[in-house]
Parts: sequence; C-alpha cells; structure tokens
Amino acid sequence: MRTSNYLIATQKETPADAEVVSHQLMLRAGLIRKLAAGLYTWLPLGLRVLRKVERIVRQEMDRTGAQEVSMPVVQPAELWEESGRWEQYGPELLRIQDRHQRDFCLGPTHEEVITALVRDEIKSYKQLPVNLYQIQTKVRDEIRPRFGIMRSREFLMKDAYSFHVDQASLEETYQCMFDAYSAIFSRLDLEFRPVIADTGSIGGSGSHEFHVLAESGEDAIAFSDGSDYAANVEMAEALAPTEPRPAPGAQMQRVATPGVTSIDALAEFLSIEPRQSLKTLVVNGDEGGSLVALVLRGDHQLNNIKAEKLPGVAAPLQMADEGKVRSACGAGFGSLGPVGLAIPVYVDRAAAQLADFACGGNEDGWHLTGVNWDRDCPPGETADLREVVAGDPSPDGSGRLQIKRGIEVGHIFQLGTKYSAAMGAQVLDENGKNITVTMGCYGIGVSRIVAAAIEQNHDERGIAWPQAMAPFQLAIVPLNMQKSEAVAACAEELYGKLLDAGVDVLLDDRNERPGVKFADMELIGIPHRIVIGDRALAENNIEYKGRRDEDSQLVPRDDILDFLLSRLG
RNA sequence: CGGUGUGUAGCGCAGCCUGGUAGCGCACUUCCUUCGGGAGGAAGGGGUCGGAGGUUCAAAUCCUCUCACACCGACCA
Repeated sequence: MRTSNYLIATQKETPADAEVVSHQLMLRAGLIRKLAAGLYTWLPLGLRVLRKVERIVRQEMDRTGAQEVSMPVVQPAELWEESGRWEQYGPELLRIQDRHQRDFCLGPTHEEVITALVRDEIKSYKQLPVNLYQIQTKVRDEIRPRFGIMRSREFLMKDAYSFHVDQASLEETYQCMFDAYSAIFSRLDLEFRPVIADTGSIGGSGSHEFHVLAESGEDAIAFSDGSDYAANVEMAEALAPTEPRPAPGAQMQRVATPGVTSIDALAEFLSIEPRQSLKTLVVNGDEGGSLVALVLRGDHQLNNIKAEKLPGVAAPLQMADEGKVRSACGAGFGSLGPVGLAIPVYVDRAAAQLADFACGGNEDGWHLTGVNWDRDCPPGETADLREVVAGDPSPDGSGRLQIKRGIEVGHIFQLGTKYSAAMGAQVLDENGKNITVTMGCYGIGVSRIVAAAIEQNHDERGIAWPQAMAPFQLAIVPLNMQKSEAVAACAEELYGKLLDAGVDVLLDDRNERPGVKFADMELIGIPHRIVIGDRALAENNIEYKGRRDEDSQLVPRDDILDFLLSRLG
C-alpha cells in the first residue's frame, strides 16, 4: 500500500473527550472516528488491525473444529420471550419495531437464535457435540459507553455455542476452548490471565474470564503469589480468620455521635481504627418489602455478587430505601448496627471475628462502643460478604492475594440447560428417548482486544503494535523521493520485492518532510521501519529501526531483503 | 438514573462576566523557498456560535426551555 492514496488520518492534538490512552491513540492515529456516544466508524487503518485479530481468532476456532455461521443482528421478540429474557434483560437490550409494529431487538448475544437453530436442525445424539461460532457486530445499549471502543454500544464479538449430550462432553469442549483462547491471546502477544469468573444466575461451576492486564482495566483480579489461583475479585472468597475471637474486654456503652454518619467520621470521632468498627448495610429482601441487614468490618467493602446469592436477598442487589430502613430499624443510614436489630442479619466472617467493636446504635446520632457478639447481640448468620483485599490468604490455601486490574477480552461459560430447556432443544439418545441438550458458550471481544493491545503496547510517540496485529508489518520511508531518482528507484524496487514476498508493507511516498513521516509511522505503530536516503545510499546502506528500538542500524543494501524477511518471521 | 461540566470551522481553543455584525493555532487549497525528526513566507477557502423561544434598536454574549456530549457516582450507612 502507498500512503499517497491511503487514508492516513493522523492528528497532532488529542481530542478533548478521550480519557484513556488507547482511546486517545486510536483517534490520533486515525483508526476510528466517533459517530455518536459509543458508536464508532473504523477507518481503513483501524479496520486492518481489527481484521488481523479476527483472522487469528477464526484460525484458532477453526482449528478446534468449530464451524462458522452468521446469524442476523435483528432478532424477533418471540425468541426472547421463549427464553424469558425479553423481560429479564433490561434496558441494555435495544428494542425496535418493524413497520407492522412487531417487536424485535438488536442482538446483544445469540443464545436464543442459535438454540432455536439447533432445536430445528439437530435431532440425534449422533450429530453431537457441535460447536458453532460467528464473528459479528453485537449491540448493547450500555448505561454508560466509555473509553472509546473499549465499552461501546456496537462492537465486534466472536461468539461460539456448543451443544452436548452430557456434562462430560461439555467439559471436554470447554477445556478445548480454554486452550484455544490461551493460544489466541498468546499469538496476539498480549499479557493475559484466565481467571475464575462469576456464573451469574445460571449457577454451575464452569466459567473463566480472560483478562488482558492493564492499569485502566475496569475489573479487578485477585492472584495468589503462591499458586496459580486467579479469580475476578467478585468471585474470590475471603476465608474465615483462623484465630479464635478474642474474649470481651470492654463494657458496651452508648455514645452520642451527632452528625457522625460514616465509618471514617466515626473512627475519627472515637479515635479508633475503622477495622475496629462495624458497618451495617440494608438491602432489599427477596419478598416484597422485606429487608436484610449485611454487617461488615468498617474497613471492608461489600461484594455485591456474594451478597445477592444469599438466601433471602433480592437479586440483583438493591440498597434499601432510607425511609423503609428508618421505620424497620429506628434509624437512618449512618446510625445502624446489629444490636437489637429486628430484621434478618448476615455477618461477614471478618466482622464476626471482632471483639469490643463500635457500631451504630439504631438511633440517629448514637453509636455503641465496646460491643461484643453473643454477650450484647446475637451473632446472626455468618457468611462471606466482603471484597477480598491485597494480602488476604489465597482461597486455595497457598500464598497471599495480590490485586491487579484487567480488561475482560474473553469469557467462557458452561451454560448447562438454561436455554435448551426453556426453548425445548432436545435430541434422541441411543435409547430413542428425548434428552435436553447441554450447552456451553464462549465469547471474545474482538474490537476490545484492539484497545486492550494499545493499553499494553504504547509509548509517548504512539502505538507499538504486537507484530501479529499491526496494520502493516513494515514501513518504507524514502527521503526526498520526489527529487532523488536513486532513492525513488531503490524504494520502488524494495517495495515490489517485499510485496512479492507477501509482506504487508506500507510505502510512504507522500511528498512530506522526513519528520512528518517518522512521526506518523511511529504514531500508527508499524513494528518495522526502513529509511532510504541519499546519504546512506551513497554508501550502499539502508537504515533499519524497530518500533521499540532505541537506535537505528545500517544494513548493506544487498542484504536488506534477507535481513527484513528474517526479522518479520 | 443522580451529580458536575462542556457545546464557537475537521481538531485544539479564545471571545461570553461588561450585548455592537466572529477570532487564534493546527489541518486544508494555490504559489515560492526549504527537505534526516511534526519547515518558512505570501495569498486563500471554510462557522446561520448545538437547537427553539424570549428580552433588546442590536444576542455567540442576558433569560427560559430543549438536545447532544463528556467525566464522576450508582460500594451508601
């Protein structure tokens, strides 16, 4: 490709509304342009990157024996009503009507469509297992699109769905997908980790997320420093303290605390550490109007996922209305505590371990100090409620947890029969009896990978693509090409030979000054660059520089082709 | 959805407080010079100032409504 007739839409200035590096660089390097909130046009250069990622994903999926299909983006409401998700999915499901006022949605995912397909097409256990996938635009009307392509309302996703006669077959394919995902992210040269993930309302054991590690990641991941345990923090169990609870050492006292409604304020008021106090959160119960109290140590944070799985607690988790709390507990937020509380109480394991603690007095403006479980109030039911923190013991018993941030780029999931049962996807088994098929689903955020790769691979001059996803592998930068016949001839000759060798090469034949060309090629992130100029050419040399190299090196003109081909692999 | 903030040329911004017919840098077009790290000069093109309504002789500027976008929050006891 020649830059003279290629859309190089680079910008010197960073658009004001781009927050994270990948978003800024994607705009500056001319990979994408915003159309509306969370909606982006892919420019030629960006699309090349996207296609390269897509190609690797497709190759690895095909290698596992999965078969590619293509399903409609527009899906009829009836299918979603069958699965129950027309009601359940919420406003993220972008709903539309056709000219006959029939309801449709734009697919955020394709479980319904694929299950309907398999229900109609697959009748015998002999046809299973089967794994079908597509690489297609998904639509989710996100509450808050963010970070450019990272959380957008339209995005490119690889989604695969497997169908099985039993759990054992599902687990086999699941492992196969796990391995394929690892191969994909390795080929893309990304630093990633598979982590144990939440299975949501579906339950079951099998779900992993694949995270690319990056500071700007929206998810927190907990790792053990003593084993290969890794989990999304929302899933990481906070183990019960091993030491027994200390014996009570203080008397319970009622203390006036006017205006003190937060743990920090309480700790300061009483001159204690937050970890010596309790916070009491009230959430909606699963029966109309019921409330449940959740008690945590003052310095700990509630884990919503853990909380909403507790019996009696409404899912999704919802904080109770303050008015209802006041009438049920006698005080508003900020003055609540477990002593004398008339609603069901769950106590976090760490909170249950405290003695002589401070907590709200269930009376506005009053707290209690020197409180002890059993003696002063019933210990309620103990549960794991809190978010793990760095330094906690690893749930697998070896090592301590570290917390890092990650960008979720893949998710694999053992679905079981949630959709097949709801939609009646059955096959005949070897005894001629109908059985409901067991399903797995496997997603990769193809467009998100592009942003994640930039988060991991950039410097002050721009993007530094991993080789496998660079829009072009090599840039040829001829200097003063319009005047110097020697430079032009050499550049054209090399360009032709590299094209013949199958290299993705970009010839910068614009009539621009050298600085402009260098800056553009670096911003765009092309991994390899050669410069052809009269000066070096007079010595029969050509200059080479890798995108991450400090300095350039001279290579004899006769050797340059071999030199480059060996570098490019 | 709540809070905060921003909408003026493709991008980045000034002008608004104190109303008087719109400006700067980059980018773009033409010409000359320059040509190894985002060149210099000259001459140009491009904006109904997000939209609607109001006040006024006069509105980018003041008032009302509205739309869009961004960031923060939705973990608070």
